[in-house]
Amino acid sequence: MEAKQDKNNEEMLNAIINNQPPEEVLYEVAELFKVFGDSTRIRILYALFGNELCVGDIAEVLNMSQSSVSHQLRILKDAKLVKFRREGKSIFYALDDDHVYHIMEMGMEHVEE
Amino acid sequence: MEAKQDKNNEEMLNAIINNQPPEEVLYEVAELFKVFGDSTRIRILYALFGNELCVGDIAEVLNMSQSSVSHQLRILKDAKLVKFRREGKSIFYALDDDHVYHIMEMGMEHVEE
DNA sequence: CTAACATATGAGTTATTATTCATATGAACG
DNA sequence: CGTTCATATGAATAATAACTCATATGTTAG
Repeated sequence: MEAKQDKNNEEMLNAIINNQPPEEVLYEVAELFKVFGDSTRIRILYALFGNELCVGDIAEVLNMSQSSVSHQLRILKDAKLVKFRREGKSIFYALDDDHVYHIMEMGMEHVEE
Repeated sequence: MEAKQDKNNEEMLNAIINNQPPEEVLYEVAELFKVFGDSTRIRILYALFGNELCVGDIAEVLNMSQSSVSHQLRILKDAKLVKFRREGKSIFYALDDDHVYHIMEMGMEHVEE
């Protein structure tokens, strides 16, 4: 009885293991959320929610140093969560696409319960 | 001209600052995503996607130690991403609600592009 | 009650990462 | 061109957080 039970459980576990998304995809998903998982970056993203802002303005909105904002923008840029364009001396940042908005909204919803 | 421009920009920045969600909400959103932003926890969540598993089984699926799985389950539990019930000596974990599914699906979608 | 099993937890170590400071790059304008 | 303004970046430090190991808690079976 026990043995049979164990065998079934073993089979079930194997089924689950085989149905998992590939290791590397899971890793990428974690990396994606990791980018959202920092309060400075979240503040930047919400500052850009519907707005296009240059680095200095973002720093002013967040009341943080230009340098740390710039460092975090690079991470957001690498993750393709923000896009940017140059206009003279300034560089304007904006949220990259609808996915970013959706993920932010979903996070907000989960928190506001 | 410059001065007027600056004034408008200042007003715009103030408008943005005032429209930001409260500091503490942003902090919580970041904390939420931080929980999703670790590959061990993401692997646990996907193992639980549609399944109810006990700790030992999760450890087997992930091929990790019982201890580290348990530590991460505590974090998932604190964040209300998983729920659990006891059955005899075992404790079975499952995803807590639809939000969790949605957030995971959204992350997956963003990655698979 | 005690042995055996499943899970949880605390302390310690190591790895990761955000911020600061100093400086580099790059564009505009006289 | 060279100066100024806006942004980016490298190195160093400081703060977080994951994993391991040992052990504690809690449940069931005998």
